[in-house]
Amino acid sequence: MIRAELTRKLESAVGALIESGVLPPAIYPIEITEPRNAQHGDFATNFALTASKSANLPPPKIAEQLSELLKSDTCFDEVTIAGPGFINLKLTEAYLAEKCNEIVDKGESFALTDSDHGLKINIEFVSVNPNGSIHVGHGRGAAYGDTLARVLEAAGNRVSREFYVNDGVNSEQMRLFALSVQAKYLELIGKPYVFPESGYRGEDVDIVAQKLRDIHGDSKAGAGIDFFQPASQDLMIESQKSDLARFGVVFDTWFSEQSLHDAGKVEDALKILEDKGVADREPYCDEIQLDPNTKERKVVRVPTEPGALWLRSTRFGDDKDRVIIRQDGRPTYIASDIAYHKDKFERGFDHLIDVWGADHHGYIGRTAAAIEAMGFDRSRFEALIIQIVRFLKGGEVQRMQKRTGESIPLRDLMDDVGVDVARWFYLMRSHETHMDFDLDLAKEHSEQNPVFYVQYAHARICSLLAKAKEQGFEPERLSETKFEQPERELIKTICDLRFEIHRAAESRQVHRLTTYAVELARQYHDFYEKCRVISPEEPIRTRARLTICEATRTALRATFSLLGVSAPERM
RNA sequence: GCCCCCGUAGCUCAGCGGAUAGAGCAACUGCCUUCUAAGCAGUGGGCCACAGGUUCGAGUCCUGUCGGGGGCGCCA
Repeated sequence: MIRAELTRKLESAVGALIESGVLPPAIYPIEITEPRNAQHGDFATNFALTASKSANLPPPKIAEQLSELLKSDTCFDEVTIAGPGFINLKLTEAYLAEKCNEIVDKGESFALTDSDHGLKINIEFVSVNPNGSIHVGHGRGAAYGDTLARVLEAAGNRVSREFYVNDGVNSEQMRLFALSVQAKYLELIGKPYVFPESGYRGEDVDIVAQKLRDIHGDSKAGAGIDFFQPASQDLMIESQKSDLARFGVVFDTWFSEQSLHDAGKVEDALKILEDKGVADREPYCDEIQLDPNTKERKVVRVPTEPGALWLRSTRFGDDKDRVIIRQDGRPTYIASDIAYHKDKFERGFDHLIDVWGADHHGYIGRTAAAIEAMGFDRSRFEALIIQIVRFLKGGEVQRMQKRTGESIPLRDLMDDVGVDVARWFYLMRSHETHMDFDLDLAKEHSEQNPVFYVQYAHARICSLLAKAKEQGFEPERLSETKFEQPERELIKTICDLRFEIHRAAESRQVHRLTTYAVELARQYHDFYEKCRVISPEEPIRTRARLTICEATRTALRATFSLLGVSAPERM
């Protein structure tokens, strides 16, 4: 909120300089930065340096003119020129006090932006096949997608969270899973069974089979795949839903892949592609190859077996053409994906975000190509890749293989370290970097997790405000106050939340908010040590500092709710 | 071979093209008769992988090299 106001003030000052002929008319980028050294002031701008070239004036000259204008603004205590042409800005106490009051008045919503002008965004994430539990490898995408959705909402967009269920009846994986469940079920009721070759091992199959027996007794002894496939799928989806809900992730839509086939939407989409001439059954595949000598990219035509329907995605920037319908007539996953994205656009979303695991990065090109081939603007589609998390147990990398049952369920992690620690851990690092998660260390040191550091600041404030109330002190509006440095820094950081949310939303880097939260907590702890809050002999100061505490608590709560972690009042 | 990600303190990692590169953990030294010590203050620890380039200015952008991780099916 402060930064936005400062930007406006600078813009109008620059406008005035252009008006008076000091600066030639041009588009000048305005940037507000924070000096590393607090002695330089509260904020700074490098405007004189960046504008120097296009204005054809030396930076100090511009800085001088601009600072003269800014000095007339009552919100600045000091405007100084430093170094090669930075303008350092120091805010008045009254201005900071007013900002702090605003936050206490508005409550947690102070950081939110109205959604009137935002986009309607669909964000699809997790989308784990219904043949196993959500495991710790999926946790990152779940935490990331959910928090990104919250952050985008806070930044003023309308966001719909979607889980795409790969429930196609032709899915080989689902068929094998169902056969495994069937075998396990027959074993449980003491009937002869054959466990499918390379079938699914692991507790998911056991649990599902057990549940089916609990529900149906042995009445399904003679049932076939037609029963076991949908039945085990439904149970698995319910289990995924409840694990995710416990993790704080609730979807608006669970979208069934099969529903696209049933409604004929896959056929429709393919017909459109054929009509547009971007899909055909000619027996060739175009590929882009790199000439080893000239380093030039060229299209190479490779003959193929006839019969398949090809998407000519190479024309839209993909590496090679892709099969949509196999020789045997069965559609590939690309077919339903095309229909699915078309359906999302037709549901009225301005922007589509797909959150995918790193193993899917190769699909960005073909999906974007397919979307463009369908006639949609590819810039409205965005695939975000979450890098791999490696889990270490006893110093060894844990494999996450559903079929062998080697994976660690997310619910086990929640049992071991709790939802707050788990979510925080996933969210504290950029989604595009690799992470190693040592499970032994996480259990041992879970009380040293940064999330506790931040939550502790919140609990401290709650306790302090309660104690003050007992003694008859409540926060009230700040008026003329002399701030000490820790108070100043704290208020500025609180006011930064709105800005941080927008930056996180625009860059999709939601981990910035965990960094922000740690910084806010650090400053509160610093303030707590240096500025005694409750002192009965100084009632005015006591109330003022309580107001700062209240504003801090507000900012912490707002941040916690974006990250999906709890705000404990006691620790 | 091609594609994606990473390389910053002993470890795990933050770091918006700006001023003296940070945090947590680990190590060491202090601080509870006053608001929660899950805290605070301090010490040690860095050729920001390397080499070029762009820029008034590069840990940050571009190119290349080296090293690490992952991915490249008419599987989903």
